Amino acid sequence: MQDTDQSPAERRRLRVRGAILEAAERVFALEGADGLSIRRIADEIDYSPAAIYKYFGSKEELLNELKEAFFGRILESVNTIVDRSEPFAKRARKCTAGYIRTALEKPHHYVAAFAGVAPEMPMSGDLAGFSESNRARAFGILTDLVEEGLESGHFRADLPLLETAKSIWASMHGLAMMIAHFNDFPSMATMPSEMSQDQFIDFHADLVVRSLEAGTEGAR
Amino acid sequence: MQDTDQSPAERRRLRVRGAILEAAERVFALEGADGLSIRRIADEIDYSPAAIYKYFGSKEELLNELKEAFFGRILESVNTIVDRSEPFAKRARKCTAGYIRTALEKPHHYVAAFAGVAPEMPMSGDLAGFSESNRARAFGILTDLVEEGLESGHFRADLPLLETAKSIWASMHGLAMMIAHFNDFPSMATMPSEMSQDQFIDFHADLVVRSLEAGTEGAR
DNA sequence: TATGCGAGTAAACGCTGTTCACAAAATGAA
DNA sequence: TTCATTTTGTGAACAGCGTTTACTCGCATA
Repeated sequence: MQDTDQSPAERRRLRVRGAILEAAERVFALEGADGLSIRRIADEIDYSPAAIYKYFGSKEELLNELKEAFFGRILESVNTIVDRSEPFAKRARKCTAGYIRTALEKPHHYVAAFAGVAPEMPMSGDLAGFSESNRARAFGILTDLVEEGLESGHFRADLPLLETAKSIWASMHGLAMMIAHFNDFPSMATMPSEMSQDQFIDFHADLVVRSLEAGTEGAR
Repeated sequence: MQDTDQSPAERRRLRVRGAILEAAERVFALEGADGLSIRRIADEIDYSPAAIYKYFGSKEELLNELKEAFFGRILESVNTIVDRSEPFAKRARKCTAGYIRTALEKPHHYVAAFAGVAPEMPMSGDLAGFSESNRARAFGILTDLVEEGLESGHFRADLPLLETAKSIWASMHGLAMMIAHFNDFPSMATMPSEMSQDQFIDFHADLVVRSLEAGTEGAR
C-alpha cells in the first residue's frame, strides 16, 4: 500500500543513492572505467569517499547497477524499434542492427558490461539471478523473434530455438565489441572501405539474419 | 652475420626479459589481468619492481607484448588447421570454429586483447602498426579465405571482400567473448541446452559461413 | 688502472578500494 | 520534551597499485 513514499527518511536515502549513481554514470560515460573512482564520485557529489559505502557494498556492486541500468536502456530501445506491422524479414534485420547501434551509443558501458572472464564473474553462473536481469529480458525478446521466424516459416525449420538466439546474440555482440574497441572498425584494414559504419552494421545484420532464412536464397 | 649471439651481455638481457614475460604469462593465464601486477611479477622472478622498468617502458607495453604473442599463437593455430585438400565449405567452417576454440584456450588473454574502448586504445587507429601485427596477419588469412570463396563461386558474387571478412571476424569474436565471459554460455538460459559447447561452436560457425554461400540453400 | 655505462635497488609519490573509530544528526519512545 | 537508538557522514589509516628518483654496484672498454 505504501506506494512510492515509504517514509521521509527512505526517500532521502534513495535520493542520495540516486545522486551517487547519477554522478557515476556521468563520469563513466565520459571517461570510462579508468576515470571512475570512488573518490572521484565522492568529489562529484561533495561527500566523503567512505559515505558511498553506506549505500553500496563495494565499487563492483555500484558498477553492476550501472551496467544493469544500461541493459535496461538497450532493452527499451530495441523494444521501441520493433514495429510489428513491418514484414518479418525487415523487422528482424532492424532489430539486430538496432541492438548494435544502441550498444554503441555508450561504448564504455557496453564494453564494461561484458568485461571480465567467467570464473571471476559474479552473475555468470548464477542462473536464478540471470533470469531476472535486463540482460535476460533482452535475450527474451530475441528468442521471441526467433520463435516467430520459426513458426511463420521465415526461418529454416530445423533450427534449434535457443541456440539460434544465442548465435545471433553472439554475432551482434561481436560487431558491437569490435566497433567499440577499434577506433574505426569498418575502415580499419589497409585498404580503405567504401562502406560507412552505418552501412556496415546493416550489412552485418543482413548476413546474420540471412543465415537463418529458409527458401532459395531470397532476393533482396 | 652475428646470428643469435650478439654478445654475452645482450643474451643475458634477453634472458631476463624473457623471464619477465614468462612470469607475466604464467600469472596472467592463471589469475587474469587483475592478479597481474608489476610487483607480483617482480616477486615471481626475484627482482625489485623497479627493475622491470629497465626492460619495459610501462605495464601497458608489457601487456601489449603478451597480447601480440597470443595472437601469434592464434594465427599459427588457425594456420595449421587449414587443410587445403578439404572441400572449401568444410574448410571455411573449420577455420571459423578453430579461431573460436583457440581463442578460448586462454580466455584471459583473449578478453584482455580486446579490452578497452577506442579513444584510449594505443593501436586502434594506428593503421601502420596494425598492418604488421599478428592481429592483421590473422585477418589476412581470413580475407584470403573469403577471396577464395568469391573466386570459386562458393560465396555470393556480390559480397564485398573486406566487409565480409570483417563481418565473419566480428561473429567469431562475439561467440569467443560470450563463452569467455559467461561461465557456460551454451546452457546459460533458463531452459537447459541440448548442445555441448563444442557442438554450439560448430553450429555458430556453420551459420556464419552459410550466410555467405551462394546457391539454393545448399544441402548439408 | 681509470672511466663510464647499464643493471639493480630502496624509498618515495600519488593514486586506488576499503575499513575503522568516532561525531553528528535524524528517528522513535517515554 | 527528553532520552536512547539507529542511521548518516567523516577523517585517518591500511594495504596495494604503477611509476620515478637517486643511488650503488659490477662489468666492459679505453
